[in-house]
Amino acid sequence: MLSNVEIKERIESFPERCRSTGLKVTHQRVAIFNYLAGTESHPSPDEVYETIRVRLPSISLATVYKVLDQFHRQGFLRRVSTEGQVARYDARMEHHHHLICKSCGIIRDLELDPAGSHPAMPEVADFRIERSETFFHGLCNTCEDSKASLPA
Amino acid sequence: MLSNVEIKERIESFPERCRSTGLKVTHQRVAIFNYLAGTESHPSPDEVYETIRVRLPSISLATVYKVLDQFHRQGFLRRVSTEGQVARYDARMEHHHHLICKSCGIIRDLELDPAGSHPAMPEVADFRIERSETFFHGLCNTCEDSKASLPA
DNA sequence: TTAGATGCAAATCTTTTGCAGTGCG
DNA sequence: CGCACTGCAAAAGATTTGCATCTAA
Repeated sequence: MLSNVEIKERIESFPERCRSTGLKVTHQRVAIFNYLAGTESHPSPDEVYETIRVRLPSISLATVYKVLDQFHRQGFLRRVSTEGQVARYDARMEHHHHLICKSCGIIRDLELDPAGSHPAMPEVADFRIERSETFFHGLCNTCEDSKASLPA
Repeated sequence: MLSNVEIKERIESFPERCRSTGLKVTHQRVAIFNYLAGTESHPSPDEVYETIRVRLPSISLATVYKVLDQFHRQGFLRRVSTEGQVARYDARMEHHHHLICKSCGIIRDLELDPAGSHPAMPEVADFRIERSETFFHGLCNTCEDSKASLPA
């Protein structure tokens, strides 16, 4: 789904994007951004922390929270809304949808043809719609298979 | 949007629904369900608690959490996913969408013509889609108006 | 009568904040 | 060098849990 070229582009343009928004390019920010740019796993702040910590052992969870929040406000990341109580981040900013497995909770990206046009934006009185996001809930194959082999 | 007849039906069938799923019909459960069946405001556990407390002063917040979770697992309520960290509940189980104001956070129900058919369920490899939910983000009229009168 | 439900208090989990010290530009 | 950033520790906010008591059936 994610091409190496796309990932490389995002990572290379990061310092410039920081400068143009007045953010300093710190080791912590680079590490966090690069990790998110290269993954499709929609990690939570804690997962980001545990991953980054391997290479940057002095990083703190508070910094991870602050950086993720800044990136989100700058439009570098999107926050994926879920029913659960932990935030999940996604560095793919292009319009796309999400598949959520009700059993294991994994979140997968979903591309739908005529790019970006699904669903159409409806006209609603008394509300100015700016964007939409659609979640498809169901069962991923892994969970469906393990269910089949573990009869109730 | 919500007709009195619909509300009345939901409230009247509640004891029977409880019995058929093995739940006891307690004052607390009745009060919580009736409140949610009659509102369109998608309240959080704390809002449910503060509202119910007026008539049932001895109820505890922990009970509200437990009851909401049971109702959700029984399919009496849906939990509305939001970016924030508090849960929001909705007793309307029919397929519909939500408008979320990025300024005040209000969640409005949205009905889209050919009932229930928007968006169409796509076919995806390795995933069995069971339902979809779409969130439309933007500005409600109230917030748009107050923005206009408070220039940056 | 009794299994299940409630209320309370304490625990847990997630996120935010204040502040002193650090490092990018 | 200066201001923004980080790390730590403590606080705040949301939710869950354990357990003694109560109550619907």
